Amino acid sequence: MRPAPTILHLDMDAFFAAAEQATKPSLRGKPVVVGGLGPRGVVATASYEARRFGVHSAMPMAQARRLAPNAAYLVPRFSLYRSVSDRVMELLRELSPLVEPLSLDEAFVDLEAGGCAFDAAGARAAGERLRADIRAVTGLTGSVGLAGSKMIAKIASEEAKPDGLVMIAPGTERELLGPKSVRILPGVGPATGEHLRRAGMTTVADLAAAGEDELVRLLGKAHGESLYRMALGYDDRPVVAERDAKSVSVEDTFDVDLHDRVRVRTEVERLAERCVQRLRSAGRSGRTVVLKVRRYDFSTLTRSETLRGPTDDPVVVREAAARLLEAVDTTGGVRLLGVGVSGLADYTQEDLFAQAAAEKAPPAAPGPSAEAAGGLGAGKPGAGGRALVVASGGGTEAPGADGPPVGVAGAAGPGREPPTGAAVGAEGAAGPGGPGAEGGGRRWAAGQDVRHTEYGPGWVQGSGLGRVTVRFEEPGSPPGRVRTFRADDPELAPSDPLPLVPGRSS
DNA sequence: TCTGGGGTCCTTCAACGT
DNA sequence: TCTGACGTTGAAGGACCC
Repeated sequence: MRPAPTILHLDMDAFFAAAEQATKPSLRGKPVVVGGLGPRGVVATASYEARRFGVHSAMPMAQARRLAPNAAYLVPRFSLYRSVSDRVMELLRELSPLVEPLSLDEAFVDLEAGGCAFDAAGARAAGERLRADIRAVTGLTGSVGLAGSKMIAKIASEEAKPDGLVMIAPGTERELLGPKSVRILPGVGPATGEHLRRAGMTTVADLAAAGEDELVRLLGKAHGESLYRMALGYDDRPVVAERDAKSVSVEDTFDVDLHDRVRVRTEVERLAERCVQRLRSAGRSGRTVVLKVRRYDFSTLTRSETLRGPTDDPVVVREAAARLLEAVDTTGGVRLLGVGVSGLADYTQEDLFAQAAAEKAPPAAPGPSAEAAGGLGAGKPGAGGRALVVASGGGTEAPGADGPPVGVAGAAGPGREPPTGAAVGAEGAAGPGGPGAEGGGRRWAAGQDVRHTEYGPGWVQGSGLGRVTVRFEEPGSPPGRVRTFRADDPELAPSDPLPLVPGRSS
């Protein structure tokens, strides 16, 4: 047993909602719900005021609105949360070089590696200092858990919420965990919880008493063994600073189910393009393309295809996704579509092919093979090969004539698309229904930052019927007043989020 | 009253190579 | 040459997490 707690877990309190309240003074002390506002949206975060009405994350928005009809409902602004998160992570790194972010609002810190946890008092002091710094720099509160392991530190920060600090002395883990529900252990969700309950185990002490063999029999080797160790309070998972992503994916849930097969296909192609954009802006490529389809009855299926080598070519990914779609029955309607790429690498197969081709062959002749220059190996067997990169399964033929690529820029070389510019305003505001497809008048999303040439900075409180209502206030100001404009008022424009604490731009 | 989006890891099964 | 054992890889699905 270690003498002093060496792991710190930080969890920001109701992070998205708190950030919204900090930037919108009129919402402080009021119920705020952040999440998808469409008919199928769910709650991402509810402020503590909203939680009192029973609203919690992952709840359908429609249900939240019934429980808390007077709450403010806002769309998430990830660029704002990311900038706040970056500041918080900086503070954590001042504590120790070993910081493991779990999400925008949560992280583990290995205090031992930072040399600031020689004893319990030192660890507590570091935790309290961190909380004060976070408040000073961001205006937000975070809760801190201190313990000898990640699992216990996380449980401690949960107990510290909101705005507190809890330290668990090493050696006392088992008595702390024993009476608690199995659901507090990481990896025990609804399904495993129910499984265990049917076997007569509801508390952590029940798991410890059952023994390792019984848990392995019930849940399988990996899960059973790890759960048994956790039940004894034993968790030696290290804090890992850098983790490479293993997959990249994008998905959209549609406001109404898609029935038209052609529409389904164009949506899959759009998702493939978006996925590749994300892949490229991360500087990665991938070898396995995955198509995800959620049907009208919420049943979900995935189909995947592994290529001969990693790619970041939109044409290759798009065509693979389209092939996978061919094998899926969509009658009855499609609720969600997703395209992902896994088996990530830092290079692409095309790079190698292009390099080899450049070394030994003159440039492609004009004419039909202009298409090849556009990206595909244009049916020349043996040439390039990246047009037909199917490694197994699928019985796929060379693309040949069926799908001339549309306006494809060469994947290799300098012509890469830059990452999409910093998103302004409310990301995610435009639903899958067709961003940019608005006919007349602009679309404004609730919560979106705007600026008026006369009244200055504000945020969209609501919109509809060709009107948009804006509240003019900013982080340091008192609650502001509301004005309504025509939705296409030329004096009103989307703007970037303002810094949370005045004078501290991030 | 329904159930987002972006991930990770594990399990099972089948195919394949040695 | 046939057969079994075994490891690896890929595909699909499920559970879980924030």
